[in-house]
Amino acid sequence: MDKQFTGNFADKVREAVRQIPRGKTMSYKEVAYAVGKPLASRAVANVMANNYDSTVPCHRVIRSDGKLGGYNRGGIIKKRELLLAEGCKI
DNA sequence: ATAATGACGTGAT
DNA sequence: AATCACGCCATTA
Repeated sequence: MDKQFTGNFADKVREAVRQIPRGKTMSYKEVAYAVGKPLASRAVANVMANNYDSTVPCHRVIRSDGKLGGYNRGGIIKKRELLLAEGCKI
C-alpha cells in the first residue's frame, strides 16, 4: 500500500465521509466543520484527492457552490452519475 | 523551518 | 452570471 495521509486529521475526515448516508451529499466545508476545523475545507479536499478507500463515499463530497469538485475514480462524470443514481439533486 | 501544492470558500470586479 | 484575487489548512519536498 502506498503511504496514506499520515495524520489524525485525514482519518477523521475519512470517517466523517464514511457516515454520509446514501442519497445525501456534504460540502468540503461541511466535512471540515464536522471534524472540528470549519476552515480546513482545503485540507479536506487534499485528503479526498489522496484517498482511494472504497469504503469512503468520497463522491458524496461536493463543493459548496453546487459544483462537483473532482473525482479520482473516473472523473467528475462518474461522480455525477453516482450521485444521480443515488437520487441526489445536483 | 520555509516554500509549494491542491477534489475549497468568499468577496470583489 | 462568470472570473479574479486572496485567505485557509494539512501534507510533502
